[in-house]
Amino acid sequence: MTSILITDDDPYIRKLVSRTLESSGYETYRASNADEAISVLDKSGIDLAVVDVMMPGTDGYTLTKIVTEDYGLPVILLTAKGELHDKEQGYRAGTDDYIVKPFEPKELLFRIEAVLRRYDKPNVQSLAAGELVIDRNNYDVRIGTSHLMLPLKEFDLLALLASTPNRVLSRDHLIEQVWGLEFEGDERTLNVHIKRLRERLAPLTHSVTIQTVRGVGYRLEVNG
Amino acid sequence: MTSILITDDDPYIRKLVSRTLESSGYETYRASNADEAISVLDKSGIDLAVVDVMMPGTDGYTLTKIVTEDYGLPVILLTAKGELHDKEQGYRAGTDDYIVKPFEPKELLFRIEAVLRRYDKPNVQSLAAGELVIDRNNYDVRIGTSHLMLPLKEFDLLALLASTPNRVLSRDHLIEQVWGLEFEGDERTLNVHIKRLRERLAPLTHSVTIQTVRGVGYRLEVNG
DNA sequence: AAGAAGGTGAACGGAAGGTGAACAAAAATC
DNA sequence: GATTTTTGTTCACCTTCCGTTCACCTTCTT
Repeated sequence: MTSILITDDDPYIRKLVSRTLESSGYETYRASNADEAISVLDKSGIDLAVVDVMMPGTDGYTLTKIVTEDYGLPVILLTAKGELHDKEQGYRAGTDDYIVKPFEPKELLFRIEAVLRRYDKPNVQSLAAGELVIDRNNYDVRIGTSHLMLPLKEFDLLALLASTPNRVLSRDHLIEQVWGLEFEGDERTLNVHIKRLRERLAPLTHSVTIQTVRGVGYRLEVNG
Repeated sequence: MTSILITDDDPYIRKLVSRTLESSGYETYRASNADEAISVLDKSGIDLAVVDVMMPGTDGYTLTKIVTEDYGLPVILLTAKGELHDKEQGYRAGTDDYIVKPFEPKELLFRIEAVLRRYDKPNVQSLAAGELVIDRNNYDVRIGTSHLMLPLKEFDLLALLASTPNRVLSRDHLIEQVWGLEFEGDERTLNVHIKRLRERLAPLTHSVTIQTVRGVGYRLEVNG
């Protein structure tokens, strides 16, 4: 299990990043400032740190220096909107990559993956649920020997459901994870995607099905 | 044992760097100019070169080009204090990293480690993906018995895709790796190069194709 | 039986990518 | 140094496909 430390004074960002990473199979730790970050680094087996530049107290550059030099860990820096100067400073401090806010959660995932690969930390983000094998890196689903290429939303949805097989996930939770907190569209949209997923899974397997739990949400059922 | 070549006309710097590296377990060679550097490169099994920009005679950029292109080795460039122009030139010459004088010895060590790690995989001079055999040193692509001469960008792109076959690379990642961080051009440029690559690959093989993953990026698919 | 929750098929709109051609820049050739 | 050729980028237009919505249907619950 790959562990990632998120250091940002903004609790909203902490939450957002943390959720994104966890739903992709990473273990996350959070810190709101450099001191907290260091105490987490001392205790836990962190593999990579995501660090915000602007923080009260010790700033992100300084923390980056500490993380890279004293702990030998890769760092991804979060910088405010398009300040070239910041980028330079960041790199000078030994950052492995940076990402400019506001950013797509997906983008962050890619960068993390790329950096980990560079560091030779094996990072196979694949998860299995019964016959299903879901490869998050490649957006690929395998059932037995056959591959399934799914549209993005359907893939995200399936991956989410498969991350906790045989367990109900509420409609709200699913929508929030796949569409984001700000989704204001028709809630029926979820139904349609579920329906399409069922259509795709049905011909390939009968041991993995999506069950409706009325008034609550959906559950990926795996029969052994 | 990893061997590092230090090229700088300033004997003080040579000594400083050399000591730092040796005390960290590297074997070091020294050269005071480009000609010396080349003769060392020819004789010894150097793994990485640290090169100063400002040198009498052949300058650091030119030497960097020689080292990367003819010897296929990573280079870390030493530049004088904060000249942005220098950095650009350095990167354009194929540097893997640069460091601004004056620098912390630790900083240099970290960069060297990072670069060497990074070179673990791509440094395999010829890299195979299915029928494809890509020779990074000669910019040559072989498919079965036939050779392919590709324009630089197309080659870079293909080599990058082939370095992780059957794995999706995001559009951003591809652009960043092939064009560099500062690329601000039309993102559609990538499409065109992908298209041209496909046109070239199609008549030669059917077992290696470039797949589009909508909303994400591209993947070099190898069918066995 | 009625209302609520979910299922379903079709259709629309738009985003993402594909493509051909024009243009610009760089390299090679003469 | 002028030319031709190759390479890289941009643009306009086209195609495909995905995500969403909507209207209507079915199932479940009480």
